This record gives sequence, structure tokens and C-alpha cells, in this order.
Amino acid sequence: MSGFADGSARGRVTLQHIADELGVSTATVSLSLRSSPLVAAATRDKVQAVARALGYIYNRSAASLRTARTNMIAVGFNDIVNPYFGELLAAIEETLAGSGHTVLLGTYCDDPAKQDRVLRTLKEYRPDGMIVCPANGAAAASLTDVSDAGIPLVQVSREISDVGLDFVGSNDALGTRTALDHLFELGHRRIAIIGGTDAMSTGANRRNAYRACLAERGIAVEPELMVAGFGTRDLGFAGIHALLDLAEPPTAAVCFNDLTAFGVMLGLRHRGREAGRDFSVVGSDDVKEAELWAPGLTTVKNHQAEMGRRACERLLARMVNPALTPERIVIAPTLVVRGSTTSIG
Amino acid sequence: MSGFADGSARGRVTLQHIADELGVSTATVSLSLRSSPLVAAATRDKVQAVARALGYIYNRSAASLRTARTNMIAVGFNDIVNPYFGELLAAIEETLAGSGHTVLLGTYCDDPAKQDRVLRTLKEYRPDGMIVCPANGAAAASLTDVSDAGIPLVQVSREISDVGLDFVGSNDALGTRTALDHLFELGHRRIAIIGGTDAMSTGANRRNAYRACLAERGIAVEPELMVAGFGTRDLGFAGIHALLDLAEPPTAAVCFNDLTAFGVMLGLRHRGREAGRDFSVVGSDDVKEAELWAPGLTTVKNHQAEMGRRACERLLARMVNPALTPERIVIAPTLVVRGSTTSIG
DNA sequence: CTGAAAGCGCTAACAT
DNA sequence: ATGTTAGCGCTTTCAG
Repeated sequence: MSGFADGSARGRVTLQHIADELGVSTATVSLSLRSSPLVAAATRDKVQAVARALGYIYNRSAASLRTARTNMIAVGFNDIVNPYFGELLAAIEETLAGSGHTVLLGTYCDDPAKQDRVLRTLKEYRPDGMIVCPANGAAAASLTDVSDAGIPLVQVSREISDVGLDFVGSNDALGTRTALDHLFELGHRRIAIIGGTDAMSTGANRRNAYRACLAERGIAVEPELMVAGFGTRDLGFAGIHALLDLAEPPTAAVCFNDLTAFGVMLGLRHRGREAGRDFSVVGSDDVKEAELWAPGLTTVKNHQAEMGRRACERLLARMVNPALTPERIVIAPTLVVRGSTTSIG
Repeated sequence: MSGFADGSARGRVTLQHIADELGVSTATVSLSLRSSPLVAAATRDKVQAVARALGYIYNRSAASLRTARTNMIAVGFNDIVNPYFGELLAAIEETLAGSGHTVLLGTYCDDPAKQDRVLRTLKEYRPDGMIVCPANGAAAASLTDVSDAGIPLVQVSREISDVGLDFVGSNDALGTRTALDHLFELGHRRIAIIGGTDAMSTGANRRNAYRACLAERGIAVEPELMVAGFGTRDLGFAGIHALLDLAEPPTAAVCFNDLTAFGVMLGLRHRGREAGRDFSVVGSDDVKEAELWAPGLTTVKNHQAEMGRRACERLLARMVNPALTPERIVIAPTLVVRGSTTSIG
């Protein structure tokens, strides 16, 4: 046991201690520890041996001050309990570990003001880059404040329009169209859309695609079939209850994400109905749980693991070349048909 | 847009720039920005205004070098895709945000060697504390290396025996006993235990409780009813298949966690059986999905959100007083009975 | 191949 | 109430 009474890590062994021990300079020690070819192999080995013997621990804060690099990547998400973001975060963490980076995490629950506070704090740690999923209603400035501070930033999953920053996400409109086409083919005409708001790109894209898709088929868009809100189980549960109470209830629903779809399926069951029998439900994301449900959830796979990996790749590319033109990397979603959808009647 | 051609954040505005602008010292600026009562209100306001105008960003690396505090808490987990750990991490992140700390994240997939590498890296960032769930088979030294380096450490969920470090987790033995008692009451006698290994405290505690519990009731422990392994869906799926292939299959199973239980339920379905009708399944954790399944999963609630909060509280307490005697904070699990268990015959 | 010296941006004594 | 000074631990010229 060591550590100091004041709780600090002061008094710990530094380059100077190793240097003193061996009668060399700290410069030599520093180079040796990084196995620089500039130092003789014999010296290097002696230094490394002494470092180990003394229990030396590299101090990244000190190095960062000197090099202006931290090897940290900040990740800002709304919520990590949603398995979609859990899977996305896991992919990011794993990819970044491979390039020697460590994740600094902040969350802000779709609250733009909290997002601003969290991003400001993250900025102060001077991460080498940042991966952000913007909060519902977030302003462009909340992200440009980061990139203007010289911190490369990649938006993931959601984007702020015309912000001039990299984005890696799914083709939301295509996903919604694919889901709706599937339902149309099954004979559905009264279809609800549950979850998402027009103040987040994923919500707006999907809701607009819904409006357009219906219009193309000559179906009137009925506002009460568009349940807006965050993609939670509760929204799905409450939403389907309200929809079933309508004079003319829908026969199917596309949901903002799988959690919402789970809520819908549960709500149906509470009303004595069953998804895939009396009603059709399409989710979005294809989280691990989706295929395990009974019935399995028909859903739009958004490839979150690939999304995470590609966001990292893009960020690393921008870190080596900050002059890169911002790019939108859009991954094509794929419909996975399972048991929660069925033909009408 | 700023940022430098070399990608560094060098040349950014520092205390010195603000000081020069106002003709005061950096000390005054530093104090002003932290709203110290030592500096006159008028000065403070001027400094803060100039700081804002110049787009000053506090540099925590520099401050850390001086203060030996980083306000980062490192969190080391095996896996964050498992919703149990997702919920635990979310609770930790949220609690720590409340005390001005930011989470630095590392994962190591139950690989002790990888855990050592990850913890070493995390140590180098000099976090003010660390919350760790040890990997399967991890040695005591992998954790004492951290605390010996003067970094307060709290084990969460799993613990290494006799390591002399704080621990916040569930009463695993009690959980297993409660689950088994429930099954015994329903008339089950041939009960399997699926998941967990003797090289992780949660696994060992539960498997030992299983052995003891059966012995107390005069039931022989049959090794083939004890399926060892990590708590994955795949293990549950493969495990139940193997168990059903036995000459005398069990009528019930307690699972290491809910994921494993989900795998079991799915495996049952593949064999034309249904949990809660032909077989009884008990999970562990009570992740959000557990109650939404059909049938709902009977499971042992391990109160992961509370666990996360209490781990943070303990860590913060140890940060202010490193001399605290290590404590085991054990939360009593509670059985949540749903539809996946039923009486025999 | 190694050493000396400067300095990254900040804070904390200490002095005024 | 503010300034001066030193230094946290490291890396990087620049000399030798």
C-alpha cells in the first residue's frame, strides 16, 4: 500500500527518479521507455528494468501537456441503457482500443442544455477527437463549438443539418420506406408511426419518409396516427393504447426503434391482441433482443456495430488530416422479417 | 474554424492571453475563473467576460499536472453490451456526473491478460478513482497494482476474494437460494444451473449455494446439471439443448443471468417446449427486457442501478479518506416471480 | 549516443 | 486584492 495521506498520487516515481538511480538524464529515460532507436540497447534495457523495479507509472497528463495529445476520444450519447447505443458504444470502444485510444464518456438524456454542459466538460479534457450523437433539438453551435476548438468531431447515428461536420449513420428514409413497403405488401393501409420527433434527424427523416410514402400511394396522412416522442418502451405502450382507442384504429405500426416496438407489443398483449396475429409491428435497429422475442420482431437493421467502427475510422482519418472535406457516410439499412408482421385480415 | 495544421490544439488561448489582455497576472485570472472570493467581484467579472470573448477553454491536463487530480473515474468492465452492465454503467456515469467526475471507460471481455493491459492504461491517465468488475480468473495483483499506485478502487458486481478492497455487489448465494426455494416449492427436484464459472465470485458463490442447497435437501448434485460458462445467450441456448438430451432431463433451471435465461427460453421453444409450461426458468439481474418477455421472466433482481450508485458513493468516500477500512457492501437481491416458472406436472 | 535546458498551462505559496 | 515565483512530469530541440 502506498498513496499519500492527502489522497494525491504525489511523490510517486517519475522519470527523474529513474534517471537519478542510473545517473542518466530524464531525456534518456524518456526515450528509453518509448524504445527510441536513438538510445543504446543496453541503456534502454537498464532503464526499463529500473522503471519496472521502481513501479514507475507513465503520467499521461504530463505527457499531454507537452505533446498536446491525450489519446482520449470523447463520446457523447443521450442514453446508454438503450441497447442500440450500448452496442454502438461497445463497437466504438473496441475499435478505439485497437488504435490506442481510450473512451471518455458523457451522457445527456436528449437535453440540449445538458448536452452543452457535458460537451464543454469533455472539451476541457482535450480529447484528440469526439464522437457525438446530438440531443433532440440540439443547435449546430453546440457541435461547431467543439470542432472550432480544434477537436475533430464525427456525428454518429443522428446529425444536425448543414452543420458541415462528418456524419456516420443509417439511411433513415430508406429504412422507413422499406418497412412501409413491407406492410403495404401485406395489405395494410392504416399504418401508424410511433416515436421520433422532427427535432432529431432520425425522427424527421423517418416521419418525412412516412408522409411522402403515404402520399405517393394516395393515402391521406392522419396526424393522430403519427405519435411523436422519444423512442422508449413507455411511448410504445402508451402510444398503442391511444391508437387502439381511435374510432378507426390502425392495423400496423412502424416504430422509431425496437424498444418502442417492444412497448407496443406489450401494450397489444394488455389489450388482448398479439403482434403478428391481430396487428403488425415493425421495429428499428435490430438489437440483440429483437430476434428472441415471441414473436420475433420484424425490424429495420441499422448495423450499429458497423456504424460505430466506421465512425471511429472516419474520426481517426480526420485526426491525421483535419483538412478533410466533411463527409456523410450513410449505411443502407436492411429489413429483417420475423413474426411480428402479418397480412391483414 | 481554427485548429492547427499539425492537428494539435496548440496556440489556443491560455490564462496568459487573458492576463495580458487585462494587464493582470495569471494567478488572478486562474482565481477569477474559479470565482474565488479572494479576487474582487469587478475583476472577476472582467476576467470571465474576456475569457468568454476569447473562447478560452480550461485545460484539465495542465491543471491535473499541478493538482494531481483529474476528476476522471476509470471504469473497467468486461462487456457493456450485456444490459446488466449497461444499466450499471449508466447509473455510475449519472452518479459521477453529479459530483463533477467524468467516466473513462475500458473493457476486457473476461480476459485477465487484456484486463491487465486495460487497467494499466487506465492507471496512466491518473484517474481519481477506479470502479472495476474483475475478469473471470483475474488475479488479486491486477487490482492491488491499482490501489498500490494510490488510486482508490472499488470492485463492483464481482470481487476477488481476500483482496482487501471495497466491494459493492449482490448477495449471490442468497439469490440462488431464493431462486431454488421458489423452484422447490413448485415441486421441482431435478434443477440445472446454467452459466457462471468457479473463477468469478458471482459464479462460484451461486454454484456453491446450489451445491449446498441441494445437499441440505438430500438431493445429489449431478455434475451434468451444472453447465459452466460465461453468461451469454448462446450458453443458455446450447446448455438447454444438452440438458434436454440427457437420459433424465431436469424440469427447471436457474441461470447465471437474464441473457442466459433468454437463450434457454429460446432453446426450449426450438424443442417445442415453453418456459412456464413444460419447464421452469429463473434468470438473474432483472434487466429491463425481463418483464417484457412472453412469458415474463421470473428472475432474481440484483438492483444494478443501486449497486452502481453505492459503488460511486463508496469510491467518493474513499477518495476523501483513503484510510477507510475496506468494506463489503452487499445488496440483498429479491425474487421477481413472473410467468417463466410453474409447478411441476 | 547522451545531457542540458526550456516549456507545455495551470495552481499554490508567498509576498506585497 | 493582486502579483511573483516556482514547479507539477513530461518531451523536444539543441549541444556535445
